[in-house]
Amino acid sequence: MQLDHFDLSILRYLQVNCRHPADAIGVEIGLSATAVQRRIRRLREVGVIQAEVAVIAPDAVGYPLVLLVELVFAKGLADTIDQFKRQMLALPEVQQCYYVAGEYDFMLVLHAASMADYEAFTRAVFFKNSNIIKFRTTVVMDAVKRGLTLPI
Amino acid sequence: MQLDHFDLSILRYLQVNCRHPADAIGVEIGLSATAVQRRIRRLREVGVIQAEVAVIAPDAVGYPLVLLVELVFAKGLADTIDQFKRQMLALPEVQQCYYVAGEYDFMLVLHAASMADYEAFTRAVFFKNSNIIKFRTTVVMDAVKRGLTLPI
DNA sequence: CCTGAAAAGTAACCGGC
DNA sequence: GCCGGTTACTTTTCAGG
Repeated sequence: MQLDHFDLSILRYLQVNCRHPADAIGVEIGLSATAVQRRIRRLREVGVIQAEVAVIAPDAVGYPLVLLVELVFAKGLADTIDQFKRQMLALPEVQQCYYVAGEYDFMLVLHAASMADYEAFTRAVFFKNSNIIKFRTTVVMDAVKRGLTLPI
Repeated sequence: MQLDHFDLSILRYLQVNCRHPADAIGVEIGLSATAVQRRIRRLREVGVIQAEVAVIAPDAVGYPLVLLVELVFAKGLADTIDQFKRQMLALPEVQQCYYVAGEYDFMLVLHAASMADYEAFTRAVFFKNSNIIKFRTTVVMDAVKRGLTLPI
């Protein structure tokens, strides 16, 4: 799907605040409210807008710890990789999961209530998986920026 | 602020879909639509809900490349760290920025239109900063999971 | 693009714990 | 007095012309 500069302008508003009213966007970019709404609906249908979500403060709900994990897998096992991806998608502790090229194979961003909880997680997920050769955990001191905003 | 189980239930819905109607949430958790909305408003005011945003498909808007960057800073310069944090907040290419404890000092998740663009970015931001001793870039092959959903 | 209709969200008031 | 419920009102969104 081809996006024109109107679509991009609309997305620029919505990626910061998806409750920004369509008519307000309209006056700012020079389009009627209906036109803006039609475009938003199409962007949703086509999947350019993947979701509209509330960003929650992690400490407010008891998940103050942020951890970064680098994982190394045993090579030559395509199935295990796919299986692990599915597992990561299903686990709520895992906020983000990147399959990468380089020294390690996966990078995870995850939240935990406490170090003890995280340790239990590593036992249940990492140690149990014999295809994981090693993993390295890094503790986040300050989540300076935590968003999904693109430079459009 | 203390959250009861109603608040947590509401957040559970909104962190997946912030357009989920209040009355629909109401019937599912056993509360009137108004009560739900009042709670949502308070959650917004207090900052438990930090933002409500649209998640945009990066490739659809011309940012298919995801890069992870680990940065090492020269030690003993608190000011430079703060200054760098502010810079990261301002740069749209930087989706996420974590100040970490361990071998390196920062971990960044960033999006780029092309490798050439990313190279230009490293010149403008990393090489120009003399406090950065070294940095390591990892290319993401598959952004398996990319969200901000907490395990509440 | 404009209009009216439907739906969602907002605000003010009432009642019970 | 604090919350939840009901009602009336406003804003936003949706559908036909």
